[in-house]
Amino acid sequence: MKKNASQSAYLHAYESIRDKVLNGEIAGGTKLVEEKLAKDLGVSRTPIREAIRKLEQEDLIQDKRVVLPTEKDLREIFQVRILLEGFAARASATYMSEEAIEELQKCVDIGRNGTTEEIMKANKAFHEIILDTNNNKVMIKIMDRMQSIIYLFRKTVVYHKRPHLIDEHEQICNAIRNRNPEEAEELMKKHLEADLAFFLHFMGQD
Amino acid sequence: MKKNASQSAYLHAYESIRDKVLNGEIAGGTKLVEEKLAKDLGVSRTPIREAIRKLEQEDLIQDKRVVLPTEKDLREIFQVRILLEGFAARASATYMSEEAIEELQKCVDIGRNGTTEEIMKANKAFHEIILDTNNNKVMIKIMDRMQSIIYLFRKTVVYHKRPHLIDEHEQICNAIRNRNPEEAEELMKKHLEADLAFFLHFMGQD
DNA sequence: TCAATATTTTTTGTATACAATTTATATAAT
DNA sequence: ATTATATAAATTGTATACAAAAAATATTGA
Repeated sequence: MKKNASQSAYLHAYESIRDKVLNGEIAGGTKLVEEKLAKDLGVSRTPIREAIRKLEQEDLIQDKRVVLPTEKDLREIFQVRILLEGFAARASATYMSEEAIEELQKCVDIGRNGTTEEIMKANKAFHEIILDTNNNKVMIKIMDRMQSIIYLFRKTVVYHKRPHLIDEHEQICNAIRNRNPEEAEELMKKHLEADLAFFLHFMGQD
Repeated sequence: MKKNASQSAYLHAYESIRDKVLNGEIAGGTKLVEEKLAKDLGVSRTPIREAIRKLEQEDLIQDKRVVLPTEKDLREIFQVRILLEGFAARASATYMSEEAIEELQKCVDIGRNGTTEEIMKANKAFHEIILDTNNNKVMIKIMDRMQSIIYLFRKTVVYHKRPHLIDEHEQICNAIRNRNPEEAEELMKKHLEADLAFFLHFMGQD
């Protein structure tokens, strides 16, 4: 009866649906029908429902439809990101360990020499290291929930090779290494504002 | 078959369980057993499960147990609150309408003359008016999710009649009326820090 | 033709059954 | 008595059935 899958049907469904949304296999605006998804994944509706609820919490789905984030949505997410990550950058200048700073530097290096796939990962890690330094589970959870939508966004930015992105990371890294909280926060805010502006630029074109 | 309740079983279950947790009817640390809750509320396990999932998202439940927030949890929540509400207070000084400022003043007045129940509501409204002024759905949702735990906290503060609480609200209201963003933000941060300190004081005693 | 209403179909919400898992309890061996 | 192992009980995860609600389609009257 139970599939030989190593994980629960619910988790499998959650990840599967999320991935399909993130890589565009399920287009924005699509209505998700429980029975159809259940059939596709070879499970019953029960785990599908739970997966959908979770995705709704992450705002990737809104009443059974895959979201199509508007410009306003993005601005709102970034307003929050700027507050939280700006704060985290400031704290990092005071609290980050030398080892973590090395990790951060590695992310910058990969940003210069890695493959697109590697760069994606490194950019995510860069922001995560800074956030984790502040050691606030609530904050981490909030950022985690926004991650899916941010992922959609980050893909575009890296794919289109935004100018100065890695330079900005390096500047932030240096400000942290030099233990300059004000500068670290300011640079992080500028960095995120530039990210947002760049993305909105591409949104307008499609 | 269907109860004559005006709302869905799921919503009824959600609200019912949440309220029982908030008013202490279900003590912190209690393991929630689906079947028991289902029997109590006269529904099946299905809507109970959904309700529990939602409450888990709000951090009121963590793997089937009612949370017992630690001091660290509270500090973390307030670190976020201070960032978001501080920002909202600053924005309010610039954008809040005269009518909304009147509403804010009313909350202060009720804080001075109302019943405990009325004061609770007015204090909640005070913070909501400021947050709503910034008109950021993402922020509102984040605060909403923390609301349950904040409620547990606010009850204590009002019940014990924290000194200066309403004075601080009035100061914030005045800073907004005087269109002074810096001061509004600073006062809000101080206000929330005082709230936190007061609550931690009582936590230590029990 | 078009709007209004009825009818059918699809989809969701809820209850229930049962298997899988976890947790508690009892039994045996040292 | 204490640990190890077996057994039983409780609890959760999943599948399925069916009723309620929502959405789509057809039908009627102007």
